[in-house]
Amino acid sequence: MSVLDRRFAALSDPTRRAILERLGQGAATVQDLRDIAPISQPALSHHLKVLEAADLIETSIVAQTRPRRLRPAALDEMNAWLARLQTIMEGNYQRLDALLADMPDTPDPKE
Amino acid sequence: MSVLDRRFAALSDPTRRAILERLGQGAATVQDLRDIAPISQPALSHHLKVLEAADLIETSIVAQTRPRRLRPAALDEMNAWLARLQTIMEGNYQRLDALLADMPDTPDPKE
DNA sequence: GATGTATATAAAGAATCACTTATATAAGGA
DNA sequence: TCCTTATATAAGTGATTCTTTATATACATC
Repeated sequence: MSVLDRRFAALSDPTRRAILERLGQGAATVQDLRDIAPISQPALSHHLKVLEAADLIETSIVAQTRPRRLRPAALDEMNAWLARLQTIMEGNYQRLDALLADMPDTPDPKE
Repeated sequence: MSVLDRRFAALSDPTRRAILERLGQGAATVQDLRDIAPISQPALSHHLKVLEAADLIETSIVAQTRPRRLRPAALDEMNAWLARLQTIMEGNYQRLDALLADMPDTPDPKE
């Protein structure tokens, strides 16, 4: 599973997205994040592990706490992927519509 | 599971991303997509179903074929969410309240 | 109508996921 | 040292995902 796979998968969970938004306001410990969703502490720790495996957050150690913070650079790769797809798409969409309308057989604009 | 959940989940699979990239070049049928990955036809149809459930593609009917094409608006919405997250990550969360009004799709514990 | 083509659906199994409770580790303070 | 706090890990479970093969449906052509 690639990092890109893990990032998209990590973002597909609303609790994890909520965690990221909370971290946008500053580093937070597991205790700080307790009320973000009605789940147990181990479940929360698991979500943090998933986010870290996706390189979306990083962990520091302060006494017995483990403050997490965002890794802003992490989104660049995803943005790049979406932006590329969108660029390709915008150049083709209107044309595709017309093309599809009277296409009797195999598409494949090619040109 | 929200549409946003389904979109991120759909994008977490490399086969499905490859399908989207192929569709970026034009509408394509299941047959056209056969060689995108070494999987069976039903598996391919399943991936298309996932992409459609995520509102990332749409299907038309031409004889017994089902040409699929991208739904550009879906990508706009994804980009908007990522842009918001990136804004948060970069510490510029003055705009957060306004942006939240536009995209109320994050906190949704469970399911 | 019979046949071939395109696609969907069903059924089944392995792998992964998202939880839970219980317990372990690690640090701080009395 | 003993107790508390913070977090991680283990073990178990039910739900979901991804795949396969087999079959069904829809259409076109002959």
